Amino acid sequence: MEMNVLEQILKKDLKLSDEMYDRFIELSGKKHLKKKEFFVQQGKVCYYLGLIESGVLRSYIEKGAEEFIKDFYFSGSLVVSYGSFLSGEPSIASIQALEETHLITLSCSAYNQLFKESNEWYKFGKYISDCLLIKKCRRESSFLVDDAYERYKLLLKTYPRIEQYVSQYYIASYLGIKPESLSRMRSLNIRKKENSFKIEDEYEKYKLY
Amino acid sequence: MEMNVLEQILKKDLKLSDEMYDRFIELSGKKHLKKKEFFVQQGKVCYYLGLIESGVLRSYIEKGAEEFIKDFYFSGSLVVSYGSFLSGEPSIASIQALEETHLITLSCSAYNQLFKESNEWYKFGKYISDCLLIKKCRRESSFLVDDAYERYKLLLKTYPRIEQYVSQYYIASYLGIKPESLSRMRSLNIRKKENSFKIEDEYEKYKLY
DNA sequence: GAATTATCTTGATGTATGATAAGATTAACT
DNA sequence: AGTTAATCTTATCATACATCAAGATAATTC
Repeated sequence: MEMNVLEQILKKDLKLSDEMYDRFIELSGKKHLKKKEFFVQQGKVCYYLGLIESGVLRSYIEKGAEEFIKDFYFSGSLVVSYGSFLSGEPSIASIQALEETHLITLSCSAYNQLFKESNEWYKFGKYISDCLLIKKCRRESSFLVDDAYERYKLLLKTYPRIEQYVSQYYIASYLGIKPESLSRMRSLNIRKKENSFKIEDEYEKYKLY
Repeated sequence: MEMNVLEQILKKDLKLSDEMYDRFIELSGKKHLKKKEFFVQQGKVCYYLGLIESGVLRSYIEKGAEEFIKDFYFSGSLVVSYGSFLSGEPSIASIQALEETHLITLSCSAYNQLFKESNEWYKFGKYISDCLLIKKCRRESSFLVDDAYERYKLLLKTYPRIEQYVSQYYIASYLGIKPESLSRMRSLNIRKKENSFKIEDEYEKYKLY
């Protein structure tokens, strides 16, 4: 059975009915972003939840003259500035397409409309939040226990082809270091001791939406 | 109207009925932890969600000989090793009482039972996940854009009296540095430039459950 | 309350990453 | 294709934090 990303989530993962899926389709929209276009800009409200059909995005915080990359988003992932989407407050981050990107979108008013129509939609709300949370928990552990090089290896393991889409400048920023340091690390890495033993990952089975 | 933490969440924040609140009470339990007792241990499954009535806890990851503190939990907070609680897999972290602690607990079987009884309980599930997520997002930003001293100031701002309950050793670990470095930072801090300009915080209004 | 243990401070030195700058490689533009 | 612009590498030096070690202070235990 051929399923798109959305069917996969709503029907297979959440076991929502065909009727609910259809209702979602009615309320949802599509968005197309060209390279460097914004899904949301820092300081503005994030009115949409996005599900990536194709493309790549990054979220980042601008502070002074610097950009700090919070996350990358690939095909099949959820993308949203969640705090802003929920609260209607300005987003603390920008989300920008790094490649031509196609999204299924759900506005926050449509999102809230769903909750009014059936409490079963909270299942979807919880799912969104759970997916985002799992992603953040991984990142927290990584910042806490790993050094920059281990974070780099984890990133490559999570997104094996990321370096095809994302410049080293952005990857360094995501890791919390400067691009020159990443370059240095990579050139020295082959000799590096590989004695880091892996933390059991209770999140392993969660998708990285 | 006098409300306990649980009533506050279920009735006021989530607007669940008195009947649902009563049902929650039926299914929930209480737990008492003495200082240094564990809420959950790394490698074991986290079978309970906790809501702190009084006390202080920490969660941490043990890696090799080192401990890395993920979080602190105070009165009114939710406490759980969420990935393990959801999945039934071993927890990647331990959660330990730092003071005598009293909790309201909900087992994962009770939690799932609630979902079976009414989809409205997913509102609660989403709430839990949202609270945890907001906390993680703050921490992510802090690791990404702030240096250790700024993270320290943020921690003190978030939990003004934390130093009364938590040793510097633990605070340093939470910040991702060594206690000696924290000590040094504190002794030098008064001279420090206070030019860090604040990121607009879209999460400001969320509680830190 | 003395002894023991935990916690905190301070100093000397090492290491990883930052800052700056120059050159090399690759991609984008006209 | 040739020019411009973006990206990556490498080198030197600066800084933040780590490591190791010794003492000082405070908390716990007997």
